[in-house]
Amino acid sequence: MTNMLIEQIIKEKIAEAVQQLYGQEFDSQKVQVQNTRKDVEGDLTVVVFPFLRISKKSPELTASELGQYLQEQVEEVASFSVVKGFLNFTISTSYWINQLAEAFNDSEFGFTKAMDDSPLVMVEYSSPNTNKPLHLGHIRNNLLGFSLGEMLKANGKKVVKTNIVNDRGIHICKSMYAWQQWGEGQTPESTGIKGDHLVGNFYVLFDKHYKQEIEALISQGLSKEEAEQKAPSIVAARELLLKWEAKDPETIELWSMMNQWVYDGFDVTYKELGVDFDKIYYESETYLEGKAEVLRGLEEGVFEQRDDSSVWADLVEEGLDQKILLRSDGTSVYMTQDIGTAKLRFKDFDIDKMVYVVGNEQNYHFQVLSILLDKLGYSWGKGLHHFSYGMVELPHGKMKSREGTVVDADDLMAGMIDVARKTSEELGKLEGYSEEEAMETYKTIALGALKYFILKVDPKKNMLFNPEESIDFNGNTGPFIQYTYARIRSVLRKAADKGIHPSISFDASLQISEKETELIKTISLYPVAVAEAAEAYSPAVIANYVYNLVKEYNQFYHDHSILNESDEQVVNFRLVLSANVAKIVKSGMGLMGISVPERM
RNA sequence: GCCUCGGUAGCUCAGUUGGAUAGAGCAACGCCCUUCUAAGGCGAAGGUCAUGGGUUCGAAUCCCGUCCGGGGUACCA
Repeated sequence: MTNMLIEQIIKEKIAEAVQQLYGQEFDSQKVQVQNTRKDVEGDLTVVVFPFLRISKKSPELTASELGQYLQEQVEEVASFSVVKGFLNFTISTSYWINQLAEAFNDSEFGFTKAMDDSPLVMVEYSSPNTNKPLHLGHIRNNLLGFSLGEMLKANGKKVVKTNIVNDRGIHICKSMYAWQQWGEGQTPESTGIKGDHLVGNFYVLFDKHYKQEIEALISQGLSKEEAEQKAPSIVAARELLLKWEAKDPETIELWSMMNQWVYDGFDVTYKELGVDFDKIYYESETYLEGKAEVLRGLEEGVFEQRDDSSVWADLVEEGLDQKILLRSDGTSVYMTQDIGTAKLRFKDFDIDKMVYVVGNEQNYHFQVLSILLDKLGYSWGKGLHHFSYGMVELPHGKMKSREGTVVDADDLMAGMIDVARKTSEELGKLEGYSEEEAMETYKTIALGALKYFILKVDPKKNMLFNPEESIDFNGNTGPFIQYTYARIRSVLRKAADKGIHPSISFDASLQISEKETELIKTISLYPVAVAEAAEAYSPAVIANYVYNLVKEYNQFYHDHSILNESDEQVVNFRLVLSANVAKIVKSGMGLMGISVPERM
């Protein structure tokens, strides 16, 4: 990550120098420019090894000849040094000061605005089942999806955030059956239990009975497989699914009622998490479209039917296996509805790119989906993008709902807020705030800690979450970053009280410290980070960038006083520098869906 | 079995297209609040980058083998 402007100048001038000095063409884009190591003097470093073949001179001599040329030709180059064959350039202070002024004057610094003809990206994320509440795995999904949307917008894309709710299928039938059998008419109102949790309870209850039935059947001499198929509960749930697909009014009514409980619960969780959607699809509304597509494929000979009347796709030619698309009883599977959903989406929107934020356990599914849609004749089938992210693991392995090791989303957030409140009260930070204002701040900090903890990790990698240890508020954490923001805001308020408002009222010849230069360099890299993050589909790029910026700012803050400085130009420069850091922190955290507090 | 992803400090994670002496945080140890918020700053300590080969001026990074771990390969989603 290097500053593009000056990097580009250096690349071109180095290529020119090679041409001038050694008489050979060199592609300027292949010139390697990197940030100079912290312990070496300079800002940008050119690697000269690739030129040795051309110069036929030692690395040291080649470097100093090239350095000499640039110092003479490039105004921004103040000086250069050669260390072990690396050519280090020091860029003039005035260049950096001008960079700061530019960043300061741009309220949308680092962002590209979307135009009417900008490409439209649809981002699918969240995609819950309606048989149980959201858990930690969903949290990672939701945070990544939301953040991806924000990052794409920041890079000039039009974004439609979407959600596919898996509201039908055998899973919800299990909860429905359990409620019918053992529910005794319970509702969220009658029990005071959040709707999604209540339905989840019945799903667990189903599983308990199901397991008991299986054991009973096995003890009667049935094989495990037979028992799993013949247990009365699962038979009943399957019947419910058939009745549902046959639109049996009583079944539909029960289904609607229980799903509504779940939606009401999800809404609360989504709101707390701060995520939202522009368009929600329901599997119950798309699976028929999928079924129709599969049957069309069958007619056209793309798919085949077996003797038991189940429908399959043969993907052996693609190096894959057989894939079921319709069960022998005619009901549809996950894949069936995903085909229908994709088709409807491309009908509803003028999509340039479709992105699915779904865990890496489904890599195979999306590989197949893409091929199937292509086989069905959709030109966009091959272009679907699966944003595949890693699992959240607990110290003892994967989360398993049936083993009670699931970290519930609502509980987790509530717990974090509690920790934030206790910490804040201990430190006595929010004196003078009303209870309401304080609560807002606790939430900001708690959610900041949780979101940053998850988003700072490379999405592609599995990550570990230990529920025994609460998430830290010190070090490389969300609250550390928020704290820096709050400190800057505090300084800016104090400045305003004195009637000082940051403005570019210092000139480029101002003498500034190394740390200050360092900070401006980092500031000027924000647009690069924003672009890289979107390209890599990785909020972690933003997280790392912001953390680094804030760490540098804290060092500056520790070593330099701002308002107590006597030279007005210096006061102003430092205020501008600080305000800029605050602006970027707010913006960068915003890309991760994290808000920042005025005080903490 | 086959496919696929991963293995960096005690722990959690960074490490850009191959570049200089592999970096942070946590934990543990020392220091710094009469001065803009100490949820902060500074110092010291901590490494056979799983392992064996290869490619080259140069490898945590690229290639091959081995070991270990995750995920997938369902008429689950």
